[in-house]
Amino acid sequence: MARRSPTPTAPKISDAEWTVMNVFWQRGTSTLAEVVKDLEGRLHWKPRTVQSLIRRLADKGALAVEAVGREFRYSPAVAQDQCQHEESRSFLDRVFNGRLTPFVAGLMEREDVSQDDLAALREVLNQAEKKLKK
Amino acid sequence: MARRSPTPTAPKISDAEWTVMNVFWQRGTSTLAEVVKDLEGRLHWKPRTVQSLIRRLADKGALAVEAVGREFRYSPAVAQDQCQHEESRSFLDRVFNGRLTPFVAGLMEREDVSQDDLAALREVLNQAEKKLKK
DNA sequence: CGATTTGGATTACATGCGTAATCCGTGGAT
DNA sequence: ATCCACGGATTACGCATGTAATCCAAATCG
Repeated sequence: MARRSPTPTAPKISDAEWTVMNVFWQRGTSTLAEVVKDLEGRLHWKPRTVQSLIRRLADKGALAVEAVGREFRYSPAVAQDQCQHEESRSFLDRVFNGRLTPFVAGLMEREDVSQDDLAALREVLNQAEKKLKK
Repeated sequence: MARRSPTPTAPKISDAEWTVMNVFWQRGTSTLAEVVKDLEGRLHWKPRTVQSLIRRLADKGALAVEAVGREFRYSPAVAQDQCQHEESRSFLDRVFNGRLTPFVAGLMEREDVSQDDLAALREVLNQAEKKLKK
């Protein structure tokens, strides 16, 4: 598995911030209240906590801010794919010396995979192969 | 992909600490000097830095310490597999909502995979399937 | 023997992170 | 007109992290 030419790097997102960004990537542009509502139940977080995280994300450029009347609407300013990919790379490098196969093998060994998962993964590999041959 | 019964949890290892643990998992029991030597060239770290990290790892129970004469010899006290698996789980949950397939698909899409990698992955899937059927 | 190096122990110190609380102003409820 | 809730701005605060420096004693070099 070899790296491609480096894509412009997205801001580094912390664990808690990932939780928030996931909401934005799912919902798109949202207000604080909407995000709080989306998270409540799944999470114990106080609204102030969510606000702090949103602010930090805006500060580091992961969210765009647009004032609408009195409030702000926040939108994802970085692509989920890219953030996911950067995290993936950094994770694989750190934990598996950059290698994908041992990672997948480890999971397969310790977790229960369904037939469906296996089929989906095979399909992914087939696509990769097709791309490779072109 | 479903979780198994939870394995007793290993200490949480930070990014820099992973670098050190990887050395220990590769070399086995080692002294500070040996680890420093192993890392130098690849890394800018001063010996004191390495020592700090080793100490923190010993404190959190990831390394076992044995006094040999004047010095200490440190050995990994947690299994690499288990640490890798815990990191893997936490990573997948945080970034891919727990799902393996999109992770693999994303990598395939953005990085260049070799035929060999593809073959190795297929083999992993075949093994998983075999295990599943038993 | 004196000087230098080296490792352990202790301490440092800025930054990031998780998790808010406080202060303040305004729009909405009464 | 009044009071309250809610959002933004500012501040908090302890712990983890990355990255060492200092202090001290023993081993080593000359």
